Amino acid sequence: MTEISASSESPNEKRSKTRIQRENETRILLAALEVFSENGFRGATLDRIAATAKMSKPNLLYYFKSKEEIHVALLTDLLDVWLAPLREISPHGKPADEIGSYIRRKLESSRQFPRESRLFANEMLAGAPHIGDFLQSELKQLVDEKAAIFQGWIDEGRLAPCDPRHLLFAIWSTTQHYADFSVQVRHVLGLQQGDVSYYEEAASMLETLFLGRLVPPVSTD
Amino acid sequence: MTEISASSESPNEKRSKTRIQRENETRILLAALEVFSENGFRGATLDRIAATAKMSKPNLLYYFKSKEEIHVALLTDLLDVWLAPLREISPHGKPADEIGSYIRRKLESSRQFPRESRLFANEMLAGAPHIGDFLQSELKQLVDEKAAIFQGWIDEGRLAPCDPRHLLFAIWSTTQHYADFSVQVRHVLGLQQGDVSYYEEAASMLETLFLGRLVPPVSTD
DNA sequence: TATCATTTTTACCGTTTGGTCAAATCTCTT
DNA sequence: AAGAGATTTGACCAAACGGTAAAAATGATA
Repeated sequence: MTEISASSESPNEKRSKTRIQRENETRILLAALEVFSENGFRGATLDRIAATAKMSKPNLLYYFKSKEEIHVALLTDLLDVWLAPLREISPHGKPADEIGSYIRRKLESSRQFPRESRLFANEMLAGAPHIGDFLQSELKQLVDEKAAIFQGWIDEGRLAPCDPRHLLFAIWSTTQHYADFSVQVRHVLGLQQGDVSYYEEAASMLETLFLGRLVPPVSTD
Repeated sequence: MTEISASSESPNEKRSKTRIQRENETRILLAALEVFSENGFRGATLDRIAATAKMSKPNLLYYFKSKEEIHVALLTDLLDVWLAPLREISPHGKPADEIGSYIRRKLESSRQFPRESRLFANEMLAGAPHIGDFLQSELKQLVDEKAAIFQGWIDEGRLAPCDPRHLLFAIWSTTQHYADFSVQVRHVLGLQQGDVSYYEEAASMLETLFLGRLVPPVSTD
């Protein structure tokens, strides 16, 4: 299984890209995102991607030389998007502000890029065959770094004692849920296909959960 | 796309099952769970399922007459498991107790049935083509019912004001995350392949999150 | 407008896929 | 031990799969 590393495009390793090249690569990547995010790597087919991109299969393979290369290109783009909100967490802000805005950024990311989120989720479910290295190195390193910030706050009594990394898991899961499980969310809420109005309720809920007190402080209740 | 309804088994619609029939159906379902949960419906192949079940493909198709029938059989079994913990929530307990034990049940379910959880997640990511009806009817109804209990607690001031259905989403996502994204969890925590020791930390985190106060009550901080 | 590189298409290849069929084998009952 | 029913297998099929080769069409440039 090929992992992500330095990637090179198909036509003409060096020379700068044509207008047509840029346009078509974008079209392909967009179509591939649609198909991969719904069916995963194995479940996706070049025929479907080509059809979605309104392009013949050989023509598609003129721009990307294999199914895997398209997938890798998508994941590579994705990983930056995925890390960006996390990088912004600063040790200098107030815990509630930093955590609150991180949650808002992640939730906004789910609303804006639901297919990217599902692409990532599919890769996880399949056992992360293409991005295992990324998880172990880049992501782990960044998580360790940010976890240390949280730990600092805990030591100062500004954050409840908890495992910082699991706090991040909780933020990731709750925010990504609205992209990955949007079908379920909509069905349970009785909403239509394209309706994403629940994102405001979600933001409110997550603020209450992570920053407020969900169950009132100790009482005789 | 075939939705789940009254399902009938392949050999002999009526007559009671042979020992061999029971054994082989179990083997097939177990193998199919393995394969479907990793690759989704479209990504799974009968050949892989047959190989995993150590059985020839035609033999497999003697027990289930199509790929879809196996998938439906798995999902049908799954939905009961999925609903069970939710049904147990009672209006008579204390909010913290009910929510706390629901979280523990869900987390335990993730630990015991990670593949079932991933099977469900795959179905969601694909747009729930097989269980759309279930989500809209059975699940929605049960959620509405339990949400009413939560709302009652909120009205009595025993639970922070929040949308009860989104509270359920938060519980589902955080608990299922440990099954669906276990690869990521392990990589970030630096654990080995089969290591599931993080479940205790997870339980502790989720208790703090849902029942405790994560960020200390209003302060000048 | 002639030229050359880029882009697209047509026709195809070998493999994998979901599934069928009839014959062979096994198991259980008598 | 024989017969009937249940189970298993090997040979096969059409369609879908990822991918290739070469010719045809198009675009940019001089």
